[in-house]
Amino acid sequence: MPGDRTLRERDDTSTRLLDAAERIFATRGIEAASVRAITDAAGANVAAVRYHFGSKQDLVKALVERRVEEMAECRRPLFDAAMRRDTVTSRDIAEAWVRPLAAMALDGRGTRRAYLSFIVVIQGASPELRAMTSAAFQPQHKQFAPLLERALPDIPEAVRWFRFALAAESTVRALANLDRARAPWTAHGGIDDADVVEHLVDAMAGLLDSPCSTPPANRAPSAR
Amino acid sequence: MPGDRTLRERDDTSTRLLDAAERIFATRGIEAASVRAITDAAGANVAAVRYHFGSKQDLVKALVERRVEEMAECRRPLFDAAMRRDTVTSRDIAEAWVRPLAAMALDGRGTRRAYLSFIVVIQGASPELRAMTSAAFQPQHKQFAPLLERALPDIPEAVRWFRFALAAESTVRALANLDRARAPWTAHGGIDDADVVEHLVDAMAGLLDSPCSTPPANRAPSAR
DNA sequence: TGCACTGTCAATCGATCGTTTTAAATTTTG
DNA sequence: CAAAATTTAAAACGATCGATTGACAGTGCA
Repeated sequence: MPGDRTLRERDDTSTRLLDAAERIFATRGIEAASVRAITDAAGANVAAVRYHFGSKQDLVKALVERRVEEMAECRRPLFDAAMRRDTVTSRDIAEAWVRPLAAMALDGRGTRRAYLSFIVVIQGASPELRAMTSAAFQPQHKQFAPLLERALPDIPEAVRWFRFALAAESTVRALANLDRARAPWTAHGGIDDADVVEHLVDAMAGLLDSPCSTPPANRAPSAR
Repeated sequence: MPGDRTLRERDDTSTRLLDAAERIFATRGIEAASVRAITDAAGANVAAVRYHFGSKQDLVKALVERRVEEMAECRRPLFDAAMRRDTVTSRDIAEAWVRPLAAMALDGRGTRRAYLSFIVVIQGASPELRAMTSAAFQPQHKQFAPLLERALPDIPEAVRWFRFALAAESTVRALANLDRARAPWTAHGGIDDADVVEHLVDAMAGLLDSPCSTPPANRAPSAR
C-alpha cells in the first residue's frame, strides 16, 4: 500500500525539509541555521520553504507541532495510571513526566532524537517562538496540577508548581543533551543513556519531595 | 580620589560598552544582538568594539571574565565554612552554590543582575563561546567534588556529579529568569525573588539527597 | 611648537541572511 | 492528449551583519 502515512515515513520534499530542519535547528540553533543550509541538506531549493511552509518561522512552528500529539499519546497511559492510584508519589509524577521525553530522546526512528534539542534551542530564540512552543506544551503541563496536589499536600501550591516547572525544564534539557553535543556544563561522565533516564527520575522525585524550609504562611492566612 | 576603580564604577567608553553589552546580550541573545545596537546604547561608534576588544567574540569573552573572580570571592567564605564542618549536608552544598549566584542575580549595582542571563544565553551560542565560559567556571565547579563525596558517600561518584551538574545548571537558569523576561515554561506565579532563592536551595538539596534506585554496581566491582 | 599616541568618527567593504519573483518542469485531472 | 494544478528551479531583491579603513580631534611629552 504505497503512500501509507501511518507506518512508513513519507519522503516528500515537505517531509525532507522537516527532517533536515529538525536536525540542523537542533545542532546550530534557530537563528544560526540558515534556510539554505536546511534546503541543501534536504536536497531542495531555497524557495521550497516559502512554498511549503510560508517562512522560516512557520517552518519552526510546523516542526514543534509535528510531534506534540505524539508525545501526549505516549504520556497518556503513564499519566492515567498515576491518576487512578490511591496514593500518588513524587516518583509517579517524575516517571509520567520523564519517560515520554526519554522515549523521544532515545528513539531511533527518523530525526526524533533531535526533537528535544530542537525544543531547547527554541527557548533561546525569539519571544514569539518561545511563546508558541510553551502554548503547544501547556496542556501537558497543566494536567499535572492535580497529581502534584495529591502527592505534595503539605507544600504550598506556588512552591509545588515552581518545583515542577523547574524539574520539568531541567529534565528536558538533560535529555536533550543526550542527542546534542553534550554541554561541558552537564557532562555526565561514563553514564549510559538508559541510566541517565533512571537518574533523572530519581533527581526529579527528590527535588519534588524536598522539605520546604520557608513557613507556609508568608502571606497572612486568610481567616480560619 | 578620581579614577578610583575599587569603589566607583568607571565610565570609560570601554566600561559603557561592557555594561550595554551585558544588558543587551542577556535580553536578545548573543547572535541576535548586533554590535550596532550595543554601541548605540553605549553612545559609542561601531568601531569602538574593534578598538577596545578586537571583535564581537572578544567582547563576549571580556564580559564573562569580568565577574568570574567576583563570584568566586563571594562564594569562598560559604565554601570554606562548609569544608570546615565535621559533617557536610546537601543543604550546605546547595547554599554554597546558590547564594553567590543569587547575590549576583539580585544585585542592584550596575548591570550585574543581567550577568546570569548573559551566561545562560551563551550556552545557546557557538560551541567556542560555550567552551570558553565553561572553562572560566570550571574551577568553581570542581572544588565541590570533595564536599559531594562527604555529603553523599552512598551515591556512586558518577551519579553524584551528574546530580550536581544538573542542579547547578538548573539553579543558574532559574535565577537568570529573575532578570530576564520570565520563561513561561518556568513562570513562578506570585513568589518573591528572595523566596525563590530559598526554594531553589530546598530543591537542590532534595535533588542531591534523593535515594539512588539503580544498583551501585552496574559495572563489575573490580576485585576485593 | 612639533611629534607620537590614544580614542573616536563616518563610511564602506564583502558576505550572508530571509524573502520574493518569474518561469520551467512535473503531476494530476478532465 | 490537453488543460489545469501542483511543485521545483534559478536569480535576484533589499536588508543587515561583523569587520575594516583612513581621516580627524584631543592629549602628554620633548
